[in-house]
Amino acid sequence: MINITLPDGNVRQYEVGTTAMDIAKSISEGLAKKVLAAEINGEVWDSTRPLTSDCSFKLLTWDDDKGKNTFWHSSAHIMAEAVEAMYPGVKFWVGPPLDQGFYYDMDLGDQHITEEDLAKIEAKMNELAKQNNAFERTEIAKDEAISYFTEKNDEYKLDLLQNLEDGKITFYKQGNFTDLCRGPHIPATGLVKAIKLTNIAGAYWKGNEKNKQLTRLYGITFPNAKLLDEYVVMIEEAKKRDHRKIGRDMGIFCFDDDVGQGLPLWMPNGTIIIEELEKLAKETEEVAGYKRVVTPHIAKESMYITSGHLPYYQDSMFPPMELDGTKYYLKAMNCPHHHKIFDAEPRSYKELPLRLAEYGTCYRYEQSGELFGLMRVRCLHMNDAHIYCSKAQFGDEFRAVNDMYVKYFKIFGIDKYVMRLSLHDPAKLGQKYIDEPELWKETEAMVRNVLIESNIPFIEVQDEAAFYGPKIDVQIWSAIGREFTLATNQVDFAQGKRFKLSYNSAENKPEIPLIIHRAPLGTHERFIGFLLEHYAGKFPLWISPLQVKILPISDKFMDYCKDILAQLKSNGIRAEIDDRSEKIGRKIRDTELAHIPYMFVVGEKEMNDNAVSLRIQGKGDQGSVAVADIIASMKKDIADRV
RNA sequence: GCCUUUGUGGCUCAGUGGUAGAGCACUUCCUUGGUAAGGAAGAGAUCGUGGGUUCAAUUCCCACCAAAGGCUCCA
Repeated sequence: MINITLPDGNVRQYEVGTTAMDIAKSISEGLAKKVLAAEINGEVWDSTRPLTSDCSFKLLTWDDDKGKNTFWHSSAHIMAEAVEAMYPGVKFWVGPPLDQGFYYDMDLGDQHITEEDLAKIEAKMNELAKQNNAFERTEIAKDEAISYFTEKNDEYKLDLLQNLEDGKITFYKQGNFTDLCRGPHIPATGLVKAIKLTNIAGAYWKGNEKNKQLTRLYGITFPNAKLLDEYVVMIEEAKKRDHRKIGRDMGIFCFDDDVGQGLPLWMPNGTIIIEELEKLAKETEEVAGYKRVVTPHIAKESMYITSGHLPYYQDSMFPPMELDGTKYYLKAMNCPHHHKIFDAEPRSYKELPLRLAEYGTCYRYEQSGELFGLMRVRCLHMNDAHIYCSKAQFGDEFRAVNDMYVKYFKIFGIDKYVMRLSLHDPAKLGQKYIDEPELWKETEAMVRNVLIESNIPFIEVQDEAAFYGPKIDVQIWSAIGREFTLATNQVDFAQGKRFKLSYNSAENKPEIPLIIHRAPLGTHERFIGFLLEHYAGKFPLWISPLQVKILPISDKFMDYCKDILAQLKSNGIRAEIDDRSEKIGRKIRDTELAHIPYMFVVGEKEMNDNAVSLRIQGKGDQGSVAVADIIASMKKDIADRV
């Protein structure tokens, strides 16, 4: 007998060789039907695998992430079985589960799968699922596995086998499909009731662009059809939030072939948002002791040799233009220009920390396939600043920058983000990173300490640092689930030295300043792209391109409306009159759909009372309000940015 | 950059080897109506660009341009 510890802490005795499924059945048949896998001593196992020693035990169903992962991983095997049946000779690489669904990478040789074929593969998968074939696990010796795949001429699985230890190799078989797989799997294919293959894509073998490109099929499956329907609705909702769609509908930005890829044109409504953001940044930075500067968009090659951008960053810069034998580059960053301002006059320790701020325009030659709406562009406006400080001042300065992030995020109600401490990879010193191993260690520790002392939750990631130092990135996700860095706070221990920057210390000795690069509002492009999705186009009053639409009941009240409009404008409120000869219901509908925060409905009653009937976006009719009162209340909300 | 897909009026989308259609938006007229779509008429597209095949191409082929999804999540 073996002792099995249940999740509630109870210990029960079972025969050696009992399976998780047996235990589930002993509890209830209904439960057993839902079991996808089991967690044995913290490890996910097939529910049909015999238990041979004392262990802790938990059943996994669709409600557990680990259960879902098992379900999707097994679904990848069903997809592979379908593809193998339809495309003989196909070779498979790996087929892992994702946060939402799964994929399988495969080499189809000369064969081709198009989107039209996906439905056929889905049909085949449904057929295989209905057969309710069991997933059978076999342990297999490495030699045997190698000869099996050598015979199949499958270089991909042989490659995987190279890194596996003998004695830990397992095959899984369902129906006619056998795969090298660690498992675990769901009991049988019949649990998969709803299948959707979502897309087909190329993916480099092992993620290396020098390798062969494999075909990757993505799909998602569910234990019932209703969940699939809900998933489809959710995807459609996410698409409605996509900043590319809302941005066009609201006249925020556009692209034009003659201007170029990744070069957004900011339309009047988008420009208002930009100006409100800059106003916020300038106010905040003024209070925080920043000084504003303005610098050119181009600079000579020599400056980028000094800065190190040319050796480390050239691929991301537009190629140079040559004038009278001198090369000029469009700036990809503002820092070198700011360093030159630091260096323009002798500096004393009394001037530090010196904080230079600019909403700088930068140009980056991103690969064409990486461009993505406003989130990834080639022309960007950065909420940039550089703080020159002593080592002693570094902690306070870095912390103050973090506080500024938090303040901004509160204004915008941003709560779904992850702070990421991005570290260098020692193996890439001298290539991707400046070759100063000691300084890397020292500054990484400094940044980590600031985060810990400030009690900010964060994750650490290797090989994501800037070439000149570690950084903290704020990671966010777009409506369709892509991850981006929204804001960044970077340490730079390298450029001070490279630019020979120095200040006179209290001991009257030259010292090299530490530099903090920071962009709490990121770039206009990415930040506004993010805000469009975050608010689904329904901007708060203060930043909304149009704040009030005045809706006359009929054009008899037009003069009164014009009077209100003039009052709003003289109070700095952005307003328009809907002067179309439409019914009020129509005007309201169109204004609601255009996401205008405030509507003033104006008829005879309002005109007589010197009032408006207030309607707030999404909240409906608010009743009659005196014009002077509503203007005062709006002005307060706009000033408070609520 | 690479793989797959797409490219028809401002937007969403039909359609065809014989030079195009709908809805919304737009313009004009009628309507002056009290909290999410009033009615009528009208204008608007050399079907992404360039080449090829053909008597004839928006439709078939090729190239280019642009867009979308993916190329990180290691059996």
